[in-house]
Amino acid sequence: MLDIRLIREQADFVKDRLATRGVDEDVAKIDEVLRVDAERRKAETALQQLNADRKRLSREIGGKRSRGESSEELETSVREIGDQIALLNEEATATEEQQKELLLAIPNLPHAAAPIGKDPSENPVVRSWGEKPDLPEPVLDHAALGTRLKLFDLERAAKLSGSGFICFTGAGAKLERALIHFMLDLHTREHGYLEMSPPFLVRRDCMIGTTQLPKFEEDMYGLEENQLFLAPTAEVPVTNFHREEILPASELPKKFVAYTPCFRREAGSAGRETRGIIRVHQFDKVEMVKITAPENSYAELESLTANAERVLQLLELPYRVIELCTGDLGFGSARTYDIEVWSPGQNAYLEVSSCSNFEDFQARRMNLRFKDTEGKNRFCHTLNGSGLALPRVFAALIETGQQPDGSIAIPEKLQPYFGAPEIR
RNA sequence: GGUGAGGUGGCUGAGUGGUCGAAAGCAGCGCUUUGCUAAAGCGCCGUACUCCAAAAGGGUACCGAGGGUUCGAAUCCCUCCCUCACCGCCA
Repeated sequence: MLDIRLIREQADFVKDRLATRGVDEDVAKIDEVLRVDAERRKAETALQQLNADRKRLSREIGGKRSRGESSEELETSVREIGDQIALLNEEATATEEQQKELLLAIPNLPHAAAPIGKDPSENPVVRSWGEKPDLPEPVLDHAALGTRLKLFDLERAAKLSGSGFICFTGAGAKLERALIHFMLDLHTREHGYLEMSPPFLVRRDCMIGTTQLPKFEEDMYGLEENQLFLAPTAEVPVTNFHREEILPASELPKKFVAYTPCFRREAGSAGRETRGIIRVHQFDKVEMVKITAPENSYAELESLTANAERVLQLLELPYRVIELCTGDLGFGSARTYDIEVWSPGQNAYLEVSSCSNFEDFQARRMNLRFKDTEGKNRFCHTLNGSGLALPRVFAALIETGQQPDGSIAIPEKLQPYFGAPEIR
């Protein structure tokens, strides 16, 4: 959520920044929110005046009564004021809600350093790591490998839950577990994150806090008449962990890591990347979340991204880091790096992590603040990044590890977790 | 699922219809005294919104949330949420 004061005081700046996202309707919302804001304040000011009158007169009534004097005239006029208040109160509440609704629908301002562009084709490559492997022909993709070695069973998973679900089996299930364990250990032991194991079902307010709602409700799985939602990412429960709190500055930055399954409807994605396990309705992910002071959030974004990259380096999987241009930036993000692993089977890079700084956009929605050294309450900055999303790492790993004899080599660092040097 | 108790400021805790944004204590900040510490005394010490060009200074709202009763609600009534205790059920 943007700061209404910033919009009021620097409307042109806000519009210019918003325009870099390339969505005219969003820019138009600024004028709308300004109009509603003026209305709201007008109603509120009038209401406050009436409340002040009522308060003063009511006290007078109290005084008269205790002295045994008649207060009937006063009571009549206060009753009239009460009627006016009821009327005006409705107006004030309505405009306030309207304003809130509008503010919740306006995306974050891209950071000044975010590259300007209209779609993913304009995302610059920031850096690359590793050499693409020279694999013996024919190169099999993960779906073929998985079927041949019985690592997962998509047909039978469909019997359970429909298309878009994975059932890992045997060595595949073990590999999945090994990867999760490996990632959690890396981030807790070497990168200083606190491990969390949060609920997978979260309340509506939390989904609003991290910007999944209200705009993207059709992509979410809801329960109990949509008062609870299956979290599409651990970002939701973990970032909201401290919602509505004022944290001591000395406790920042907070660094959390959590493994959770992630649930996504992927509405409108039918037919896209449907082969194998690249795009599914439920997948495992290890997620990192940071809550920081504003001054440090961009330095923390760099280290967060480096922490995610480290996973691929240790797994010896080539990858590249791209930065999202303004037109491709997520709704709440000011700046985002995507990490894409090389998939020999797809002959393409696959997104396995998205590391974003939301600045105070989420914090404002969840009222997450900290007390600075001067004792002032200020909004925190929040960040998150996958570290990493499992199925695509799984796919890249088995594709990259395929051997001429049909077996799959397990990266050295993962072997202690997997318990064997290869799958065959 | 059932029954009971309860949700007040950073914390503890008083307040059961009027001048209560809320006693008192603790913690915190400032000053005085002091060689330092301690102790003592005095003062300050919530948040949000809003008015004013701004500062100074006003105003309104907030005692879990939302509604209601009333001239007036932290206080009375209703609904919901949450916490705790016990019972039932259960991985």
